[in-house]
Amino acid sequence: MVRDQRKGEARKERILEAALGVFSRRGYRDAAMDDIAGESETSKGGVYFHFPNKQTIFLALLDRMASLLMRRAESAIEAEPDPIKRIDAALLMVLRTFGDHRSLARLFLVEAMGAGREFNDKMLEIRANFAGLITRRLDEAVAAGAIPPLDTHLAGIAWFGALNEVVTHWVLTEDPEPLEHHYPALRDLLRRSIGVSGVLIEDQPTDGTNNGS
Amino acid sequence: MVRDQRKGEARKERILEAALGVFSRRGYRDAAMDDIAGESETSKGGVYFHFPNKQTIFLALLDRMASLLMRRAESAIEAEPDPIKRIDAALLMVLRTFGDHRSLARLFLVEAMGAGREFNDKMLEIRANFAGLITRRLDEAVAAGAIPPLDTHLAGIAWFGALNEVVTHWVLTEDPEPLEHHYPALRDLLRRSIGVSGVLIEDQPTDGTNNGS
DNA sequence: CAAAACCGACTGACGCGTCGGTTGGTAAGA
DNA sequence: TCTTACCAACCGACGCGTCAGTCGGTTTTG
Repeated sequence: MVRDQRKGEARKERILEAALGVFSRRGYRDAAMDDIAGESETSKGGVYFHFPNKQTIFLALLDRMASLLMRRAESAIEAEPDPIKRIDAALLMVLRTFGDHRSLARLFLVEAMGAGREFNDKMLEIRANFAGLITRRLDEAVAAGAIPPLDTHLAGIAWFGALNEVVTHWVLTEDPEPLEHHYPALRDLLRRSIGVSGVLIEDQPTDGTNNGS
Repeated sequence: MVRDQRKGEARKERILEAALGVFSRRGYRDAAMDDIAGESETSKGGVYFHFPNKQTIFLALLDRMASLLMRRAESAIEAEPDPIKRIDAALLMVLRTFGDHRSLARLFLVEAMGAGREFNDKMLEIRANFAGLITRRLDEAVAAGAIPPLDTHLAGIAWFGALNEVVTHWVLTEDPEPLEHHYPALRDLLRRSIGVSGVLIEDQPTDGTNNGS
């Protein structure tokens, strides 16, 4: 019983993993169900036993990835008390997550666009969630008096776009340079955009060690 | 003779216009050559007389749109002497151009992504061009001492992304609010991000009114 | 053994690109 | 002037490959 669930779930999981690979390699349209079946070491029938259609698989992947990212970002945020550092931490977290999962990033940022009208709603929802996450933190920072008031809604969208583009750029080139390397410059740029004075040198205490310099 | 050329070109033009409409409405993959033929009031054969295949039509549209945008932005830039205002002018120009051509924007920002691996090179080139345009102006401003030094390359990418996202957001919603309305907030955000002190109150001369604040 | 899970050959729809044929116009011959 | 030859531009039915999704049959499991 539990065993059954387990096995069923494991197979379903294999299919999802295979689908992630195929989708991010071939793109949504060019990914054939036969490819997914082959890569997950099942069969077309097996895939269709677990999922009603191709679209559902893609949507499931999007959902899962979005919530993974959101969760990670949120937990990075909660670990920091200072509103500005919270934002920095979330930024770094996202860069790291994408940096470790190029195919995930590709699926999410490249293939999901233009995959078809049917996905626009979901994409819109995901974008809204992320932009909203940023907007909320900015509002928080404004409320705390850490930054001057501004159009946080637009800023959320613009920030999301900026981050998006940096990652996309990294995905579309065979750029061997790790994504994380862009963190300091991007952080500074974003900080300035909301009126954080200068680059704030006072954040050594984060780790116990007393670094020089 | 000349007449013939004219007619041939006119037809080709009709096909391109129709293709723009169909692609932006249906997306690249779902756009059928029959649709384009129908909408341009020709026939499939007629279309294939002027273009070797579907891909070429799409690429031609992308190219044309990219150079239109670039030209407009550049000319807006040349009309302004001050390096900061140049950037503002280009931003406004781009917002206006997209604002007047939703389907163009859709084609450019939504459908062109994920249209297929074959288009990645072209998209990368276009992105690089735009980001490069921004980077160049930023370098200019840095050289002129109008802003402090910064990673202009990353800034170019991030700015492009921010702009991109704001427009995309506008494209994907049935948001009736004109795109141009976002100009002031976006301008201020971008200005601050590169360390332009405050919001620079000294540009009222544009319109006679003396804003309060 | 019954049900759940799985298999893979098959079907049906769809759309790109092709190709034989048509047309409207121009120019060469008579 | 009329007729014949020619040609670029145009037409649209169809060939053909490609998949998403189906279904009857088989294996696994409890």
